[in-house]
Amino acid sequence: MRPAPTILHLDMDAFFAAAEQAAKPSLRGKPVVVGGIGPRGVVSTASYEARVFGIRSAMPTAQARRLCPNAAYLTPRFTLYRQVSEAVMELLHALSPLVEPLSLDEAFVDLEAGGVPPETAAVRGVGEQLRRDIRSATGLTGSVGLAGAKLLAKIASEAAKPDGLVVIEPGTERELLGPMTVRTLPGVGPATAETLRRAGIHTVAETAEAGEAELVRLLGKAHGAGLYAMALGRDDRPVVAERDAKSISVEDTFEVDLTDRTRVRSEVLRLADRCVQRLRAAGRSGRTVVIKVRNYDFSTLTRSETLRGPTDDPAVIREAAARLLEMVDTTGGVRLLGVGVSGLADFTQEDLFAQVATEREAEESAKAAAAAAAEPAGGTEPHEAEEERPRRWHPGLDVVHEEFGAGWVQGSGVGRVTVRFETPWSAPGRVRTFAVEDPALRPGEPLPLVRGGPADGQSSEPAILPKFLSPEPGEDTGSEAGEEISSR
DNA sequence: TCTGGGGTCCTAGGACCC
DNA sequence: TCTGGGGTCCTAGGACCC
Repeated sequence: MRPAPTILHLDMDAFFAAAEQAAKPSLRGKPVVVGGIGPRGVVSTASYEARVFGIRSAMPTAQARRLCPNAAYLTPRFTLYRQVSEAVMELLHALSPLVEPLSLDEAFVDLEAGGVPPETAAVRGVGEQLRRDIRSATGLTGSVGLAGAKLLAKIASEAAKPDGLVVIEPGTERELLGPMTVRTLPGVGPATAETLRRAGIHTVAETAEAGEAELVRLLGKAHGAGLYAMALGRDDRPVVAERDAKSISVEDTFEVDLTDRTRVRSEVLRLADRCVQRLRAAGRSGRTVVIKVRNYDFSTLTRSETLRGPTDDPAVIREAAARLLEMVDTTGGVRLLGVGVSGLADFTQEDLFAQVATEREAEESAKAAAAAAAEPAGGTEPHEAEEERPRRWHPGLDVVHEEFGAGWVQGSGVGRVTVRFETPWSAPGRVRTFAVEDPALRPGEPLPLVRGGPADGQSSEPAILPKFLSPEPGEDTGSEAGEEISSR
């Protein structure tokens, strides 16, 4: 615990949903839900307008639809979120060399390491300026917490939401934490909270009173001791600049459980290839291959195999994954499959011959996998067909129309797709409906939220600007965003 | 029409080695 | 002929976080 509140925690407000509202003027001030759109999707982020209806992160999207049928339900656009995140992280790095990102929208900053004077007035000024800079660079708001420890800085930013800043003065932390529910503490999820509840422990103060020995008995050594320290407000965890990833994995939940063993096998090979792509993109190789299988009843198991040395060879990783699958009974039906690699090492140049050989194999096996995948229900398709047009016009995705310019998919179904033509810097736009195979309609790129802002770096001006930037009087703009025209 | 996807860390048992 | 005590690696599972 530092004597001055020099640890800053930044948390962007309803990040994905806010980015969508900034990108889509017609959605500002309206309930927006970003997440999985399919029958098994869950909510990633709900806008504050949607939270009024009780919609929360991690809630099944189907349940959210029941709570608020008129919200806009959008598929995530990670390309955009990454762009915005980079712009924000850049602002943080200007404050200090010690920046620890926790996710795309959250980070700790050690202001002391950045040379900010260790006084409340100074750190508050830095925090407020940061919030202004974020708004002008990205068009979005973020909340800032400042305290003498990570635990408290995070609690402070939570208290500051939305669009605020809170400083916790060192010395006041125990008084502040005491009455809070134990769920406030990091590492206390549903299971730990239940264990503590059965022991009569509900608040942070009661956790501290229980004593370290009792907590260790209930929760185990590491968890118990860690929790005891947190409950006392003792938290000396340093801010550490981004570390290398320790594992890379990909997984898919299927809209309908897979029962055909051949299909299960081909999906595992596909996932292995995707995993290798990510591994190679990161310039890493890995030694332990793991597969994950979630059954029809949600029971989940993993099987892993450690190789003699690290590899990024697609053939080796596919073979390992296929071998591991042989150990698993999938006759009841498979809901999810995953492939991951851990024991990561920085890629080392292996002998050229082996590399060329494996690259050729990878290409061949990718083709074989595509061919093997039996007529998928919105699953894999041969690469050639994939290039031409997206499999589905998911709500929220960017499109460009030859005549009408840049817009986004509002809904689709029964052979039609509805597009709203507007951009982040236009007035709310109007809606048009096309046949899904209309050749004038193409997938588009995310547009920067702020014209000429830092996130605008790589993106050029859109080739075609929307022709209709505002609704004409009496025109119907009432069609709800994200609505499916079909009868789902 | 319940329950995503990408991660991290911890625990515990068995193998293996000294 | 009643059998120790570490340390490390591997595997599997579980809790938790965003």
